[in-house]
Amino acid sequence: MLDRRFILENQDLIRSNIARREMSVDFDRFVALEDQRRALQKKIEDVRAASNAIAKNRDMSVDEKRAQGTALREEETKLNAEIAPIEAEAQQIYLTIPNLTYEGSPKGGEDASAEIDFGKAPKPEFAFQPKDHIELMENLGMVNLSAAAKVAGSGFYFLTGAGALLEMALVRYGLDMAMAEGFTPVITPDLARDSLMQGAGFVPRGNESNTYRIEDTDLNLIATSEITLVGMTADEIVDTSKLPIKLAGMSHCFRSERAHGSLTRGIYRVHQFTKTEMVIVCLPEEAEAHHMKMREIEQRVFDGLEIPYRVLEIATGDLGASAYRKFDLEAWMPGRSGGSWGEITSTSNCTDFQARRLNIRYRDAAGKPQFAYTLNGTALSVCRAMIALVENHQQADGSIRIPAALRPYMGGMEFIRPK
RNA sequence: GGAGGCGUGGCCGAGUGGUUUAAGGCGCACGCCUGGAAAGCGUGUUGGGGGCAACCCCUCGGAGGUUCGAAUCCUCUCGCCUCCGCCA
Repeated sequence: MLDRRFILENQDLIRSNIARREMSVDFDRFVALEDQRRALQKKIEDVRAASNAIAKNRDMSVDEKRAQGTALREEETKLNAEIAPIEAEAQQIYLTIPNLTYEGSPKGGEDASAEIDFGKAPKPEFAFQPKDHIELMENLGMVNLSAAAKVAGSGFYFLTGAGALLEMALVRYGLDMAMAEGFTPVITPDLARDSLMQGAGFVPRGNESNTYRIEDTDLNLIATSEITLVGMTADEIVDTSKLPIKLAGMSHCFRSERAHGSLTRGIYRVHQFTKTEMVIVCLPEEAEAHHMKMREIEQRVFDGLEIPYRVLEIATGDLGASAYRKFDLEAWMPGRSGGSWGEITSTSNCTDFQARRLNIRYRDAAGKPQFAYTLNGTALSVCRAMIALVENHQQADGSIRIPAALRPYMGGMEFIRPK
């Protein structure tokens, strides 16, 4: 979230920013509620001051104190009842006010995102009709979707044989890339509290929720380890000498959104997948450089896998509420009819928006606590990487070529072949 | 799962209803001292909100409650520790 005071002092900016992001927020209502809230708050504070003065007064008899104090307390109770609903409604709107937006981000919706770079690998040219990842992987005994449907329903999968090995290889390969840039590997809890889900910017309940909640608890299956990694420093004033904090979290990610349409077939949109996510907590002035660095790491990961991709600078209308600026990598997926781009990574600069919600601070040169900046980026998301890998490196005989950079992680294997 | 204990500022720690305006220490900042430093001495230092300011309000894990008045009493809740039970 943004600073309340900043919002009220920059109403035009906030309004145009909401418009730029193509969002609908009842901002006028928020401003009106805040005016009311602040007026009432002032009254409450005055009443408090009066009753504190009485309680501390040593010259007044207890009977006198009791008489005057009781009256003031009743007034305070009344005012509190008045302010509560105003506060609640204002808070609800407050949580929907999005982060500011990078000036250079293209304006518009999803289609307006700008292609700004491409990977080193060219799109593959096949002398045969390329297959999609489902057919390839099923033929090679790498995946079993029907058995998973029986066990857990649509949206789940078994990775088997070389498929299982490939997941582990990809995880370790991606992790090593992040570690080479100073990220600390982290195994995180796969569950997190409601409060943390909300703080990290994921709605744990309600119609828009894309997360799973554990019944009779305040726990949720995490949608990304970003949630738990930023949660590690929540409510802390981090020793400034410890910044930047650079973590690479490996976890299962759980998302309840339903797949639909041919583009989401197979293991493209699933309810559970494995992902290594980079998270950085840093000083404001360093955030931009870290963001560029994470994008570079993501590109290096996929260049190493010899997978063709494009880099998108995400348009304002397609930014999540927390993101100030965001880049996606989209891999070429030739198994889709005619081939098309599919999202494989995403890296966002959340500025201090997420840190304010989570109360992550550091001390500036003057010793004053300030909100840190947080950033996140996908090191490697297994299912998506796997789709891109098998579809781009498929051979005429249905085998899959393992790119050289991944072979050490696959026990030296050069091809995945049918048994 | 059962029994007991404990959560106080960046850190340690005193504090069982009213000068607590949260003692004391560490750390940190500034000053004195010094050729420079260390030590020593002095001053400042929880965090958040409001106000031009004086100053005011909130903040002792969290949420409620009792009271003229709560770190202190009550209820619920979260976390940590010890012992027992169960368990890969």
